[in-house]
Amino acid sequence: MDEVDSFQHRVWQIVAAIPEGKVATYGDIARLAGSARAARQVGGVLRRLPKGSKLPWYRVINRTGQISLQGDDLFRQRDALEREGIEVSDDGRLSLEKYRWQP
DNA sequence: TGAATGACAAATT
DNA sequence: TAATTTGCCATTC
Repeated sequence: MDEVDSFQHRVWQIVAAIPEGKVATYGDIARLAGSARAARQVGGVLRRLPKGSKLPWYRVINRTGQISLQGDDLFRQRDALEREGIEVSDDGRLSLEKYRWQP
């Protein structure tokens, strides 16, 4: 099914590299993974992530600086971010300029 | 093997 | 300026 060089595997590595207290956009990760236009697939990878995964998936947001998830997951992500010292508004928005991770 | 899907993003209207 | 529509592309059915 997959080689170690699969897109999914690269996404895992990149997401795992996001420092605490910082966030990255789907587009950024796609670009770092080698496919600048595959932002959507980044979300796809995180969506099928096992529940017990240690990957900081909550540090990934969309380009508007807002959480793309909905429902309970939205609140879970918001809490996880605030726990790292990131200020998130009630609707799941934060300051990209302030918290964006730039390697 | 082919069609459908989607945790986005940029271009149009 | 805000709301819709169209492209993108790896993965899933």
